[in-house]
Amino acid sequence: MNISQIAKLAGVSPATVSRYLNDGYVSKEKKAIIKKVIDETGYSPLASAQNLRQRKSSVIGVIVPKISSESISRVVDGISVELKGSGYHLFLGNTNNNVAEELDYLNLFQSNYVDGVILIATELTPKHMKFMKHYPKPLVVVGQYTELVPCVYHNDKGGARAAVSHMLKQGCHRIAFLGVMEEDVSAGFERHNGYREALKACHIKENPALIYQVDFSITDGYRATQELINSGQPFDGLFCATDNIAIGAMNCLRFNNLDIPGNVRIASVGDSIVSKAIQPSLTSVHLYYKTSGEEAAVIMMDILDKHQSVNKQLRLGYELCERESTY
Amino acid sequence: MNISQIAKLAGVSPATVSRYLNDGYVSKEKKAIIKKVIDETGYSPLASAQNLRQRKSSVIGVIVPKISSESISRVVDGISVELKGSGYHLFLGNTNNNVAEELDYLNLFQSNYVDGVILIATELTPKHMKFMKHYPKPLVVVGQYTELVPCVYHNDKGGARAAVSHMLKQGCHRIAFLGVMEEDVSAGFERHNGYREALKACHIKENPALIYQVDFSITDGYRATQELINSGQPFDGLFCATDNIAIGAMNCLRFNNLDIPGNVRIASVGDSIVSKAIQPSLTSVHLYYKTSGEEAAVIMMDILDKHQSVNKQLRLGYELCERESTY
DNA sequence: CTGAAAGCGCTTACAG
DNA sequence: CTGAAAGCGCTTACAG
Repeated sequence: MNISQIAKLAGVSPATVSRYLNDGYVSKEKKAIIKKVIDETGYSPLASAQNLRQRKSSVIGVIVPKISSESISRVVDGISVELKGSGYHLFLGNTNNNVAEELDYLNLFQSNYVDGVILIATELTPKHMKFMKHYPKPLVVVGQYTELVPCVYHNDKGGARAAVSHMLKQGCHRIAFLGVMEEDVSAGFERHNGYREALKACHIKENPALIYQVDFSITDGYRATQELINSGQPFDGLFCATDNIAIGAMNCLRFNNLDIPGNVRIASVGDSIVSKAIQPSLTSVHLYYKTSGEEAAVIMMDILDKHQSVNKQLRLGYELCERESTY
Repeated sequence: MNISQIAKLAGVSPATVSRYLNDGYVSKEKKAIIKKVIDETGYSPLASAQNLRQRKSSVIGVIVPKISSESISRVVDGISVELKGSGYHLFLGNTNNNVAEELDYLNLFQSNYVDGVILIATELTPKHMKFMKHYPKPLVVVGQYTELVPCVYHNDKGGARAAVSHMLKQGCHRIAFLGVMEEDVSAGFERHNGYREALKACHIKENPALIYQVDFSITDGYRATQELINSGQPFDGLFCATDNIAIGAMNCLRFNNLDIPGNVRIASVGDSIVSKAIQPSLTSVHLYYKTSGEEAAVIMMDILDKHQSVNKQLRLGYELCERESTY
């Protein structure tokens, strides 16, 4: 069933059916008969033909490092809700934390399938920069700051600072930090920065012996905590870059018979489901992941539909969720 | 940059470039020169033109009730990994637990964008059946059993039975059940069935006063548990259809100063991150979500690439992960 | 092994 | 307000 057949059934030209489907510059009578035919046949125009002709697909490519991550899937949820409201669809590029695959998708989307790309970014390498500088389609970055294209990012530094300040206020004097790779500017560098700023505000110097770099896993949080304990360095607080790291740390503290928050206070970033569910509940910074997805989609829609291609950098706030682990 | 320009630069016809890109029925010399031109220009053929001509997109539509769910996002992860290996891409239809939107996507994909559809199903209504009966493209269902199209589903009954049998073996006599709507055959009906079968094997009759229906949320798990406690019905075990429900239940038990597992043993289904992280850790049934996604994609690839359209029903196993909450 | 030609199903100036 | 015609960028019989 194609547009010509519909046209024949309705006794009009394909052009008229097309107009009916699009701008609607059609007389009442013809409108009525075309509607009838379309309803009866269940005809819907073939997207690939429309795309070819109009050079537009109403599809947005979304590149994610790992879809089965709580924060990422929340961002995607936000994007999808907003896109749907605007009649757009979502093409998912899941890269399994593989930078090469991320670049592959950026490359693929450059000329295919989608009208614009939302990149949920972890690390922005020089290769990413190159793409961003001359990307032929609208590109919006989520989760990292960049001036090259519009972005929506989180106040990682502020959130971390708030969490650590809160721990200091609760009486911590020696707060260790379990961070992630600094190449991830948001989750690595900025959260470390916030930690440092909070210490500085209390005239405490960062002690390198209390700083550990871990990957994003529960097990590595456990490992690092055990190393910290083994090192003999005294500590009464533990700030973790992510909830998962904190979960591993808590398991390790427990295993070593260290009470939370009695012996060690602990806080982290993410406000995940687990952080509220574990015992003791975990003080954590909420970062509005879903909202960031929605905002990114809004910016994309603005660029696409209103040709408003202002290069805006949107920083979202944070909320410190104080729970039992720091009381 | 299109195929004609490439052809001109290479001094051949567009047909030859096309052949180079596809079957490759081209002489060594021309192959070399075409390769050179393509490498230099970075040309890649426009997907929408190919799709229109070949009536094929190499894209699979994946319909999900909620992408920001741990189990669902794991399934999608599995699908995406497998598809990528076969050169397919993923178009995501997120429906926010809205059956109408689910049907909308089934309808949209019928004639557009994708070569096949993987439906991560919750409830299969008569309208779903209608779609499945005459779907014009390959359709694979994940997470629910159906004979109408190929499906990959979980042994929900077996898993539930194993969990409840284990609780009985641990000494429970009065196990309450917090289930979800029975229209969700897998998570609702079958898990309830498994609970019933385990009781029956021990010659225990199901006591309606110990059966509650809740939604999938933590808060509703809490609510139902409080109702159960308020009812005065004695119980020494609590089997929950999902980990989230169990989390809510555990919080409520704790609030009522009931020890886990001392006063009440508790188990559920999902083996989520939380189930391992909470204190006490939660006995839960692992259901191989990621694998189910991979298997569904494999079936889809078989149908599409090998025209093996056997209507197979694949049931995956389960593993009972016994943890502190039942000891 | 190669090229000219037709056609996939649309949309959009253009002329009326 | 409407239709005939051209064309988006590919691929694929067909003829050579």
